[in-house]
Amino acid sequence: MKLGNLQLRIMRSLWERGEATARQITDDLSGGVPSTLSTVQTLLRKLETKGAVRHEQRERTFYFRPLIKEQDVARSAAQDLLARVYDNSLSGLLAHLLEDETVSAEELRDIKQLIEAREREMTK
Amino acid sequence: MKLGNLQLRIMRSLWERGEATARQITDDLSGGVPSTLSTVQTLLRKLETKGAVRHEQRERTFYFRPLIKEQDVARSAAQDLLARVYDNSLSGLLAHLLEDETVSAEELRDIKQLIEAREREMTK
DNA sequence: GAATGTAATTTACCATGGTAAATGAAAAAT
DNA sequence: ATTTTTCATTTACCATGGTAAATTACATTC
Repeated sequence: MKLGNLQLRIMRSLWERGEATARQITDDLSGGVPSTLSTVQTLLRKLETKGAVRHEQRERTFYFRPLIKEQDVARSAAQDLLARVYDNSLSGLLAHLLEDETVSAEELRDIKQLIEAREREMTK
Repeated sequence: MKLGNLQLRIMRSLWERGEATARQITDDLSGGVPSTLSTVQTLLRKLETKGAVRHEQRERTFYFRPLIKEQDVARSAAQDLLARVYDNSLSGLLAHLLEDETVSAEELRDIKQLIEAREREMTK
C-alpha cells in the first residue's frame, strides 16, 4: 500500500490513537502543516476506498480505525525505494544515508548491532 | 527533485548514455515495462519543464541530456523516505531493510564497513 | 422553538504522472 | 516522384493526491 504525504500523516494519527474522528485527526495535523476538516474527511473516504481504514458510526459521528499496519507501510516503502532507486543495492542506499552529518553515535551503534545480528542469522 | 517511476527510468537511460534521443530511450525501456515513443516524448517534455533535462536539436532530431545527477536524485529520495516514513530513525529503516532474506553476505560485509568507516569519521 | 454549531455528503477544482492517438512536416526508401 | 518512415507537436484522456467550499441534516444551546 502506497500512501501520499497527508494520507500518511492521517494514518499516523490513527495508528497512535487506535480510533479517531476526522475532527481529532484534523487537530493532530494542526501541529504541522494544517488541513481543513473537509480535506481530512475527503482523504479518509479515499483511504477507506483503498482499504486502509474502516469506519463505524456512533450517534452522528464516524469513528475511524486503521486496517493496515504502520510497519507494513514502512516496509513496503523502504523496499520500493531500494528497488526503484537503488537497484536493490543496500550498500548504495546506506552510503547515502550515512552521509548525513546529524547521524548520532548511538544510531551508529544500533545499526551496527542490527547488522551483526543479521550476520549471525546468516550462518544458520 | 522528485521523479515518477517512468521518469526515473528515462533519466536512468540518460545517465547511462550521457545523451540520447527519445527513440533510444524508448528502446532502452523495451526491456522492462515498455512505453510508446509518444509517451516517452511527452515525459521528456515534462522533465524539461521541470529542469531535469535539456535538449539540443541536430538535423530533425532532439538529443536529450540530463541536467540533474543520479546521486542527487537518489539521495533526496532516501532522505525523503527516512524523514517522511521513519521519522528520521535510521535504525528503524535499516531494521526493515535487513529483514529481506535475499541480502547477501557480501552486502552485509559492505555495509558493515560503511558503518565502521563512518564511526571513524565520528571521533574526528 | 429558533439560532447556532457540528457532522457527513456532494461537488468541483488543481497538479502531477502516465498513456497514447492524431496530425503535420520532413527525410529516406522505393 | 511517390510512398513510407520518422520525427515533433498537439490534443486528449485517466488516475491519484490534495484542496476545500457548498449543501444538507441533525444536535445543542439559548
